[in-house]
Amino acid sequence: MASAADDPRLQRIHAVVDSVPRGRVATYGQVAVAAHVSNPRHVGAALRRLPPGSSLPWHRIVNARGEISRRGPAAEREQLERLVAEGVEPDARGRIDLERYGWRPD
DNA sequence: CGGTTGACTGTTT
DNA sequence: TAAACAGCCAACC
Repeated sequence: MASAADDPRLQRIHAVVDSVPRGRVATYGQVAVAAHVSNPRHVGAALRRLPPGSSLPWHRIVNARGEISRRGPAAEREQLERLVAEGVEPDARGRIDLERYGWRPD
């Protein structure tokens, strides 16, 4: 049987997201390139379909401007809290300095 | 099968 | 610096 969890594309995205280290953030674009996905929007779509309670560090994925993408106050707040909890310090507007916290693949 | 949607991004105002 | 626009394409209905 073929389930969504077996989709190779989804597996690659999951693997890349899982490789982002604690205390750092990666952009949807970075993940898209690393996972060989054509459209960065698909990375967001993949995370959106994650089951609740997933062990993936989905909160470490932000947009190209270092902001948490719009998807509702509650979810945005949770993501920011998770990041702060692991040492990421957003500026007054809630933006994250990618020069400082951006993930640099080795 | 076709139109709509969207956790995006680079370019242009 | 910020807002508007255009291109993108799989998932969904």
